[in-house]
Amino acid sequence: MTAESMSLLGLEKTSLRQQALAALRRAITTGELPPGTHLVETELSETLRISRGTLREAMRQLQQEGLISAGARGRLSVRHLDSQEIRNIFAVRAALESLAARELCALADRSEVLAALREAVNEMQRAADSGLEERIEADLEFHRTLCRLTGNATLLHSWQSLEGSIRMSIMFAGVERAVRNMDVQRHSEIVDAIATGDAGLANEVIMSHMEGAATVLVA
Amino acid sequence: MTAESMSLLGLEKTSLRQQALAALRRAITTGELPPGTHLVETELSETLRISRGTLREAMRQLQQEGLISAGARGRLSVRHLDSQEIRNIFAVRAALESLAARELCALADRSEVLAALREAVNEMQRAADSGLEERIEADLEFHRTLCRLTGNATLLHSWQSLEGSIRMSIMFAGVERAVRNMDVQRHSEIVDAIATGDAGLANEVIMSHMEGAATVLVA
DNA sequence: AACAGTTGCTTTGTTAACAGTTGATCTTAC
DNA sequence: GTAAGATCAACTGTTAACAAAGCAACTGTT
Repeated sequence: MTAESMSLLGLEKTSLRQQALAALRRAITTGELPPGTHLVETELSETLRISRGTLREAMRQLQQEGLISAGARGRLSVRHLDSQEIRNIFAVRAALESLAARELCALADRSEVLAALREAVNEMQRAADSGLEERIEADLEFHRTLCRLTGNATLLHSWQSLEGSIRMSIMFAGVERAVRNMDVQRHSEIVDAIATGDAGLANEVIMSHMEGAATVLVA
Repeated sequence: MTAESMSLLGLEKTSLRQQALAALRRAITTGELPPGTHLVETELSETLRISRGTLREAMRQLQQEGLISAGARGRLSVRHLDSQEIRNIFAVRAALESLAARELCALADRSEVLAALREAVNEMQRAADSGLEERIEADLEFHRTLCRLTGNATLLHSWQSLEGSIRMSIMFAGVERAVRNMDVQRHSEIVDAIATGDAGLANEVIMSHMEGAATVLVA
């Protein structure tokens, strides 16, 4: 059981820092805090009702995730993405996820992995009739699952470090356009490729999926 | 010119946070703070002569880099790497650097890139007669350069997030063993592969280089 | 009008102190 | 002897206040 899923009762005692982190991440990736916005510590800490010290810790983490960047004199502002940077992000993402696919292909027994992936695809199918928000979450969960199932903690961590940037890319390109990448059929093909156990094929499918996705976003 | 290289005069006014960050990173990657060490904020802040607030900011960053991990109740300790995790790290590293090599192959004019890479190799050659420390630095600088030359900021950032873990791997495996991976000839082959412009070849060379490196470390 | 000096405001860097929680040790009643 | 309870020490979470650095507007002088 992961740490996030054990909310089990109402007793999710998360620190103010974590709450602030989540709130800021959400505000940035939804565009509530548009790119370029200068994040003034005193203002922000007042808005969030936390002290500057606590806020600063959360901001360091966001900075490391690439959601905010430091300007002159330590000033932090919401990162601005251009088309080229989105392509860059998706190139790295493709490299990570194709590694994931190759590692999964190398497993002797892929039955559990395939079951989990198909379940993630089903979740996308269910979300297809829901709002855009849900579709995005289901899509990201699929790809996150791909990385998690490898058991490679470093790979998962690297992917998650990129997740914020991916969400910003979706935001930048426009949600309506982004959901065109969240076709159930195409994700099913990824699972099928892994099912064959052919690492070269799985690699190809992921790379082409990502290239297509990036093209749709920046087109 | 990068921000680090502009020390230009004696006026490198870096914040206490950055100094603490650098000091801790070094202490961990050199083994001065061995894996598993519990990092008590009050002790550490006293040792470094900085306040806990400032220290905590630096620790968040190290946490994100994967050098320290959180245990129960927010306790932070130096991350422990086992052989499997080293293999994992090098698998991700290989994925990133092979992306770098492929991107460099795709450039129309690779003359500047090749010049920079050959210079980095020369630096390794010069360091070969120096201490182990210098050889490690020259090796990492070569690989970092590989990523930097792509112009893909996200790629460089992801690689640098992994750099601490790579240094810990070297430390864990033993420096004497690690330097076996820093052969000038083998790095020259990487540059040669990129010079051909054959992305497939460059990919192969990097992957085999990294697989060999990981094998040497965990053997 | 151009310029140097000054003054005050904004914002980040840094610190010390307070609060709350966990775990260990000691005590005491059965 | 042992289990419930009290007390204490060791930490981390959080906050408010102080310090310093840049920046812009103003002012007086030439």
